[in-house]
Amino acid sequence: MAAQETIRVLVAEDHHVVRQGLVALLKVVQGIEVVGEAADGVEAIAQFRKCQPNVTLIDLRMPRLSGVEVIQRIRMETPQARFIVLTTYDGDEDIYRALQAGARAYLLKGMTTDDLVSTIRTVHAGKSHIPPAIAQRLAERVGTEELTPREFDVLEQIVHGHSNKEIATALDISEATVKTHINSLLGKLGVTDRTQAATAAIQRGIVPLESLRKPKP
Amino acid sequence: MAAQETIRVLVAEDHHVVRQGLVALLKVVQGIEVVGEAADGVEAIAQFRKCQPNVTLIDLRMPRLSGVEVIQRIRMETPQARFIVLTTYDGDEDIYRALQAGARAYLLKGMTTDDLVSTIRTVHAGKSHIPPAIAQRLAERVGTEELTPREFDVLEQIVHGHSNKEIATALDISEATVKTHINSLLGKLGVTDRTQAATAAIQRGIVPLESLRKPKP
DNA sequence: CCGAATCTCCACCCTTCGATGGAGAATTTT
DNA sequence: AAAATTCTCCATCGAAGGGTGGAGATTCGG
Repeated sequence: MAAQETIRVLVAEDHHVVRQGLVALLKVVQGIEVVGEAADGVEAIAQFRKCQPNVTLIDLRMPRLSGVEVIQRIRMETPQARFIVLTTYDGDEDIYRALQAGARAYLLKGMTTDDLVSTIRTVHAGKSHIPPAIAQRLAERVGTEELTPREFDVLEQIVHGHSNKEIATALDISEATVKTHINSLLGKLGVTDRTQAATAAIQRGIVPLESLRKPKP
Repeated sequence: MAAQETIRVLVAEDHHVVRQGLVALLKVVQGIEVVGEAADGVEAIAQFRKCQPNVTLIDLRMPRLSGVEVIQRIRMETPQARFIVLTTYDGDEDIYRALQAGARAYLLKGMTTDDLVSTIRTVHAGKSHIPPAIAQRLAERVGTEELTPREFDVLEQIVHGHSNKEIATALDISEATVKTHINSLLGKLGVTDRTQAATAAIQRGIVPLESLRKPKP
């Protein structure tokens, strides 16, 4: 494998430092060229159209449009587009949704340069590359039922520390109904009480940690 | 301010990509030179001794030795050392401990290049630089009591979703005692039930999210 | 159009949790 | 060494949470 074509890469990542790091790392690599950068989801789509990269490195959490949405939209017009998802924390939901949306690989930001480069090459070659630890977690997720919209509402309230009575008031339903939803979502999450539900929701990224900031002073 | 001496900077950060990004960003800045890099806490101390930087950029979460410990140790032998703390997520505890330990400034990884450069200059000039949002949170923290070791044990168990009975067994105390500790820590955290305690603990970084991975299959 | 599946809702019982009040041991202050 | 503070421990009681079973409403495929 001596003379092969250069892989065109687009870097979509809102953290300046990380984006610069990726660009700097890839600049010294033979056969890979960063042809575009984007700092949010909307920009990512625009840059994709303009640069026509072979592989797109994309952060899941970005302003304006999430990484998952970007992947979905781009794949509607360019189904063969290849994505490598970047994220700091490996929450279950993010992995699942991104891979569902068509991402071929998943990298944590703590990766090594070798990880990065070999993953780009692998994905460009049309193959997928899922780390064992993540593949396992993904497998565990199979068979896990989805939460209904209402159950999700209740879970969100639980994570925010509300009592059943408060939840009932907030959602304008009876307390008994709240309990039913809770019972149902406890089963689906595979936990036995509301505290476990709350930590599971945070850990899996079902309810974002940022939403916890005290909104009632 | 035309001709001023070059600021010598040490970058201590375990994420390769981020470290590379910082170095790349600073490389093009006049008057700032990266004189060393470190990928964990132990290395950070060694590099500090070797490079004698004016300012050290340091991540709080690092292998082997945490950023806070590194700051404490270095300041024992070099009290005038200046630190800028880096972190992805602005948890209360991290901020508090790092500033207690002697850090002069606090930067989120989503910062701009201007933020980075001006903060380095400010800190090198001997001043502190705390973002308003963080200063406010820090102020709120004043008057907040510390958790006792035992209360911390109980809180950790709560976050892991254990019932009072399970906690009693795990810590080898009576269930009634568990309740006392809970009552006490609820007050100190400013919350009203265990679920709020759990989310607060995670959000403030008192109990790390990583510790939630199922450890008993 | 009708059954099947699913979402949403509710009432009852029992367990667990949180509040309160208080006592002995350990640490620090004076 | 005595006093004061703080940590640790415990029992009882009302309130909140979770388990169970079932009913009306909605959506979907045959």
